[in-house]
Parts: sequence; structure tokens; C-alpha cells
Amino acid sequence: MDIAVKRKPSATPLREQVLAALRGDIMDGRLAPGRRVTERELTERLGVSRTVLRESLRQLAAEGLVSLVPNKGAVIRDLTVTEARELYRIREMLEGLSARLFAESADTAAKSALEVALQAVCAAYAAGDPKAILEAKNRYYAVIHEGMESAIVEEMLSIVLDRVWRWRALGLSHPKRSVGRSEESVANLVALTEAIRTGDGDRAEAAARHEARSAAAEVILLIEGRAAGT
Amino acid sequence: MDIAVKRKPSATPLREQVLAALRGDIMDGRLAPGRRVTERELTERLGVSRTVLRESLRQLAAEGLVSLVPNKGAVIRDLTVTEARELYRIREMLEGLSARLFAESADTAAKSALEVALQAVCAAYAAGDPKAILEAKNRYYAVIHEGMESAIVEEMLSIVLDRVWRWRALGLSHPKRSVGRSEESVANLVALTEAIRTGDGDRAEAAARHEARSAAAEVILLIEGRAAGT
DNA sequence: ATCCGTTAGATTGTCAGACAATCCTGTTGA
DNA sequence: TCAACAGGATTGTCTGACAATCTAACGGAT
Repeated sequence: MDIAVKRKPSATPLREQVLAALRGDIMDGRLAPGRRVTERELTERLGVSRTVLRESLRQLAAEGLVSLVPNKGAVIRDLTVTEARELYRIREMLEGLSARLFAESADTAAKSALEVALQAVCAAYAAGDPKAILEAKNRYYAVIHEGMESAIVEEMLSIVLDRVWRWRALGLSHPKRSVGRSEESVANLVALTEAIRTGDGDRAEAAARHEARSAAAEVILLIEGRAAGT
Repeated sequence: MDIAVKRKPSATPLREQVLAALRGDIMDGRLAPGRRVTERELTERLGVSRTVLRESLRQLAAEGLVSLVPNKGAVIRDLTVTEARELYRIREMLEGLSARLFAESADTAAKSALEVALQAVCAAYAAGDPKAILEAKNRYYAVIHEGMESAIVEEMLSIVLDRVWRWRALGLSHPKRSVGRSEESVANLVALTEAIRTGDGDRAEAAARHEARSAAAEVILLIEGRAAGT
């Protein structure tokens, strides 16, 4: 569990390693939402000093992953349905903007990389493995996000995506997943890719937003169902 | 200059006071863009320890107001033209979303508060004082942002607005300001307010985006002119 | 037995000082 | 002239300490 094995030389600051470790722990559930953690617990687990840990915690708070209650400690944040709705709405907009920027400014190499990523998504859907589908889709979006050449949009988007990360897998693996959704999703991505290839910013933005909205609608349905059912 | 006069009891954490002080210093230019500041300098100026200062600096970095260069220090960030364009694009989207949310969900009291704020903006424009205009417009937007009941959107918007703060005054006070722009701006806000009163989310979003885009276009023109002229 | 005030423990907020690692700069020596 | 080196400046990180605050258990009074 000890990150700081190499105390002497570290290419990346310790604080960032801690940050990455905590973010990872939160996103894959080792630190479950609602759980309260103390600084002492984390310093011992990670083997770093309070100084470093606190700076990392503040960063996580700024990203919305934890909530720091004065004199009480850090609580891993969970999303309310309302917050999820807001985040997905913002995501929709940012995803649309990314697609537009990518379509209008990316070079041929980046666009063909996108085509490759699209093929992978189709293949994953054909195979039917939820985890593979999620990874392929992530790679597809990553091509767009990194290729759009906008650090600010990319950073905001990544923060939003981190916050809804927990829910993304739901939409794919949940049994209630509507049958037509997979095909619709693929069709959306095909349309998006096509719009991007022709450099049509308007259509790219519309397609990206449409896909994001569909995905959001499904996830929110599931969240609401779960909140009501439990 | 010493913030920490009251060392004993502090309603708000020292770190937040420092954060607010630094943010203020940056936004009204006491800490000018491009300037490099050291931790030592700031600790002495503010009278706090490095611990507190560093946590505040990280927060500012997360908000994009400063850039922390390892082993070199903090630099007050300036916007490149590209970044300004991106930020204004994001602002446009968020402002549109705010207007929609406000139009669709705010109660009558909030909406009439908006009408009052609109009157103030009109009066300020009639008086012709740039500073008053800016303040009135800020209050008008504040009514929307606080009334939309979306903490996440509000926070993102406030970060974006802080980052472009420096430039906002430009659009109003610069001599090159196009003559028709003032009237257009008022007309836009009137249309926005009307759309909000009738609860028309679509029109509210469109109006808000239109006004934001116009404001952005003018500011960016000025920035480009200045960058080229100097 | 129930309720309330008090006390003890746990946890964060803040500070001071220290040392290592790194970067920058100016000087020295070939 | 240029390269190596030394020195200072600055951040990165750790440690230990104390105050302020919250939580919960405890005990006393009604």
C-alpha cells in the first residue's frame, strides 16, 4: 500500500502520486461513496506526511470527488440524482463542443485514428462484453478529447467524467438496459465519425450531444429506479 | 497587509481568507499577469505559514488563476487569445444553461428580482458610466446564477468568469467599442428577461448564448488588436 | 429512568523549523 | 570563448507541536 517507496528521487511530485492513488481508489470503489476517512488513516495507508496528503485532499475536493467538512474530515462524495443530472447536462455540452472543435481543426491523422477507434467500439459491441465496450468507448472519446487541442475544455471534461465515472458502467451492464440502446449508440458514433470526417462542425456537435444525452437518460433512469427501489 | 490579525478565533478557516485575498489581488491587478511570486514573499505579505499558503495556492492553480512551476514558483496566469476563446465558448454554453434552468425552475420572486436588476442595467447604460454598467450587469447575472439552483453549474461558471474577469471591463470601456453594441446588449438582456418571465427555456438559452457570444466577440477583437498592436 | 451538562478523546487547523532536491546565475579555469 | 563548478534561491517534503473544534461517553440532577 505504500506509495512512497522511493523517497529519494521522484520524477513526479509525491503529491501527484498520492492524488492519483486516491483518485483511483475512489473511482474503482475501494473508497466507497459516503465513507468518511481521516487524515491519519490516509497518511498511514499511503505512507506520506500530512502536508502532502492535505494538499492532495484539497485537490480532490476541488474536483468534487470528496467533501471536506471542517473539523470532521473527508467524506467520499456520492452524487444525488440532481447533481448527476446537472453533470450529465454539462457533459453533453462539453462533449458537443469537443466534437465540433475536433471536426473543425483536427488533422487527417487524428481523424483516421478516430475511425480505428470506432471500429474497435463496433467490434466490442459485437462481442457483447460490457467491460470491453466501455474501454473501447473511452478510447474513442479519448481520441477526440486529446485531438481537439483545447486544454481547458479537456480538463473540464475530464473532471466531469471523473465525477460520473461510477455511473457509466451502469448503463452498459445493467440488465434493464433497453435492447435498442446498443444499436442506437453505435449508430450515433458512426454518424458522429462521419460528420467529423467531412469536417462538419454543426453535425458533429449535434451527434455528440445526442449520444451523450441518450447515455445520460439511460443512466439517470437507472439511478432513479435504484433510489426509489431501495 | 496582515490578514491573520485574529489568530485565536476564526469563523472561516484561515486558508479561505488567504484564498479570497489572493484571488482579489489577482483579479483587480495588484498581482499582475505574468508576475512571479515566491512562497516566502506571500507568507510575509499575508502573515501566514507556508502550510496554509501552499494549500491556497494549489486551489488557485486548480481554478486556473496561477500556474505553479516546480522548483520555480507561482506565476500569475495570463490568457492567450486561444484560451480566452475557449473560455468564452464555455461561458456561452454555461450561461445558456443557467438561463434555461432559471427560466424553467425559478419562482416568481426570483424572476421579479431579475426584472429589477434589468432596470438597473438599463439605468446604468443610460448614465453611461462603464463601471456602473459592469456592476449592474454582474448583479443581473448573479440573480440568474444564484436563482437557478444548480450548485455545480454555478461553481463552474464562477471559475470561468474569474478567469476572464480581467477582460470583461475592456469590452465596456475601450474606446473602440462599437456604437451599436450597447443598445444590442440591452436589447439582448430585455429579450432574455422576457423569455425567462414566460418560462420559455429554449428562448432563454438562445438569448443568453447570443448575448454571451456578442460580448465575447468584442472582447476577443480587442485582445487580438492589442496583441497585434503591441 | 430521563435529560442535561461536563469532561475526555479524536480530528482538523495552523505553525515553526529543518533538510533534500532542483533550478538559476555568475564566476572561474582551460 | 566556452564549459565546469560553486553558490544561492526556491520548492518539495517531513516532523513535531499546540490550539480549536467536534463527538461521544459519563455522571449527576430531577
